[in-house]
Amino acid sequence: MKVAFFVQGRDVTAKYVALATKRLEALEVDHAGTNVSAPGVTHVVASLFAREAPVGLDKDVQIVTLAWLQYVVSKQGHEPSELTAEMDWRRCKAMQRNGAPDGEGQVKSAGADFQAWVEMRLSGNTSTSADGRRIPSRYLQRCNAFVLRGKYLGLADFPPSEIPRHDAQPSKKRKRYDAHQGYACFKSGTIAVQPNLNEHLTNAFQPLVDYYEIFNDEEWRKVSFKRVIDLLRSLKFKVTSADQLRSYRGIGPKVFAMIDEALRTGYITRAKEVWKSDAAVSLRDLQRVHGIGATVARDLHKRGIRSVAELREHKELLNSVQLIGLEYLDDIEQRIPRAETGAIGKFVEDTARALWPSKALAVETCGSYRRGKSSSGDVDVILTTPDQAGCPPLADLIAELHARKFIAADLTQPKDQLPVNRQGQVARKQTYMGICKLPGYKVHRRLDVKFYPREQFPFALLYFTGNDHFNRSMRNFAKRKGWSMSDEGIFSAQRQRSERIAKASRPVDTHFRTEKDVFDWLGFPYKHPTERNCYDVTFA
DNA sequence: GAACAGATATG
DNA sequence: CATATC
DNA sequence: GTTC
Ligand SMILES: O=c1ccn([C@H]2C[C@H](O)[C@@H](COP(=O)(O)OP(=O)(O)OP(=O)(O)O)O2)c(=O)[nH]1
Ligand SMILES: [Mg+2]
Repeated sequence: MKVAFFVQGRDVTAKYVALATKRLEALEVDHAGTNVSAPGVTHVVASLFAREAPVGLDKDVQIVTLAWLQYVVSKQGHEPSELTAEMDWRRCKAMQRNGAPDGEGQVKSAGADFQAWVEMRLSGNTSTSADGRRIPSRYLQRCNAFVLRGKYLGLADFPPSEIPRHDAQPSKKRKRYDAHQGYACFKSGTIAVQPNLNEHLTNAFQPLVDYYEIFNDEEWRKVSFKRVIDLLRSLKFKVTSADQLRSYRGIGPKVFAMIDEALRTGYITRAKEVWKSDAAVSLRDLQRVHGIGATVARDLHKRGIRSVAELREHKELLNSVQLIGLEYLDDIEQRIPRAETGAIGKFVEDTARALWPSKALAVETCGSYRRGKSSSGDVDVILTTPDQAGCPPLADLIAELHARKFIAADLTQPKDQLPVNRQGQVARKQTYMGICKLPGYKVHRRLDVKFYPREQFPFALLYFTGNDHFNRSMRNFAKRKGWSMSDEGIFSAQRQRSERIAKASRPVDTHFRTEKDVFDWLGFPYKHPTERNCYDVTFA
C-alpha cells in the first residue's frame, strides 16, 4: 500500500514528519512524504501517485493527517499527554463494561449504528467500516464530534453546569399527535410567504439556536430549538398561552417551560444567560468567517484571538478558504435581494449557454430563491444536460466566469477531472463554490454551482432546493422505509440496522424524470418549492 | 438510551 | 483523517 | 432537546 502524507500547515512540525517517516518505514510501506499547505493541496498530494482521478481517497492512496501522526506519537510513548481517538475509545469501552468512574456518561447498551461505530473505532478504523458495515455518514461525523471531542467525556471547555437550565418534569401522559404532524415534507401549506405571527417567541428562542450553533457537539440541542422556531413560524395563530402548544411534536417539557416564561416575561432567562459568556461571544464572532467552524474558532480563541478584528492581524493562522472568507466577510454577510439573486443565476446561465451552445442545457437557480424567498444568503445554481451524455467539465464554465470578471475568488479548486467517492467510484457530479459580483454591482456574493448527469437531476434539484429540514425529513422517511435517498437518487439500504427500520418494501426500478416522480414514488403529495420551507424532521 | 440525512471539498 | 459546508 |  502506498501512503501519501501531509501535515496541515497550521500545526506542522518537522518532528511529526520525521516520526511518520520512521513509522512508515517500519511498516515497510512505500511512501511519498510531502508537506504542502496551499490551495489544492489534496489535488497535489494525490497527483503524486499519477492517479486517473486526482482527488479522493481509495485503498491505494491514504491521506494521513496530523491526528494520525499524533496517534503514532502517543503510541510510541513520546507524548502521553496527547489524547488520541483510540485512547478515548478505550475509556468509552471501559465505561461500557464497568460504568463510568464518576457516574457520568454511562454506555449501557449500544444500538446498531452506535455499536458499529464503536467497533469501527476499536478496530483501528476511523472512517471506513471494519466488517462491511457502513456507518451513516452524518451519524459518523456527529459521533466523532460528540463522543471523541464533546462534553460526553468531560473534555469540553464549557461545562454545562455553569449555565442554569430549566427544570421541568416530563409529563407522564404519552402525547398523541394529529395526522397533520407527520413528516414535514408531507405537510401542505406555504410558509414562504406567510407572515410570522409569533415573532415575540421566535425572537426569544433565536439566541439559543445561535448559542448551540457555536459548538460541534451541541448539534441536536441546536436542531431541537430550531425546530421550535420553525414550528412557531409556521403557526397560523398568535400564541398567547403555552398550553396552546402542549400537544405539538417538538415541544417537550423544557421548551414548554421556556415558552411559558417568554409569554409571561418577554424573554427566556437561559437565552440571556448563555450569552453572558465572553468566550461564547468570541466564538460566535470568529465563526462569521466562511471556513471557520466550532473547532477552529475554539482553537483561535485558545491562542488569544477573540474577534474577527483581532483575526485580521493574524492571517498567517488561516488557510486559503478562510482567508477568502475573511477578505469578503462584510460583503458575504449581507442578504441578497431576490432580484439580484435572479440576475446572478441568469448571468451563470447565459455564460453556460454561450460556452456550450450545442448542449441545450437545463439551468435552475435553487436554494431559498427557488423556494420563493424575498432574499437569499447565497446563490445556488444547478446545471444538467438534457441528454444522457456526460457532463462537460464544470471547470470550463468557471474559467469562463473568471474571464468575464464575474468570479472574484474560488473557495474550491475547479478541477478538470471527476472526484472519486468513498466507495472508490468516480462520482458523476461536479461542484463549485466561490465568490462572485455582477458587473456594475458593489457587493460580492457567495455562489454555488453544481453540475449533475441528467438521470440524477430530479434528486439533485430536490436536494438543492431544500430547505435543509425538508431534505432531512424526506430522507428520514425514506430511511425508515428501508431506502437511502440522496442528491443522486434513491436506493435500497445496504443493510437493516434496527427493528424500527423496515426492509425496503419494493425495489427502486422506476425511471425518475421530475421532482414530482420522486414525490409520487414515495407516496407524498407534490409540494411546490414555496411549500418546502418547513421545520420538522420527525415521523408519523 | 438510540436516533435525529447524506454527501463533498479542503489541507 | 478532521473539519466545514451544502 | 425531543421522541419512541
Ligand atoms: O445541511 C444542508 C444544507 C443545505 N442543503 C441543501 C438544501 C438547501 O436549500 C440547499 C442550498 O443550501 P444553502 O445553504 O444555500 O441554503 P438555502 O436554503 O439556499 O438558504 P440561504 O438563503 O441561506 O442560501 O442545499 C442540505 O440538504 N443540507
Ligand atoms: Mg442558498
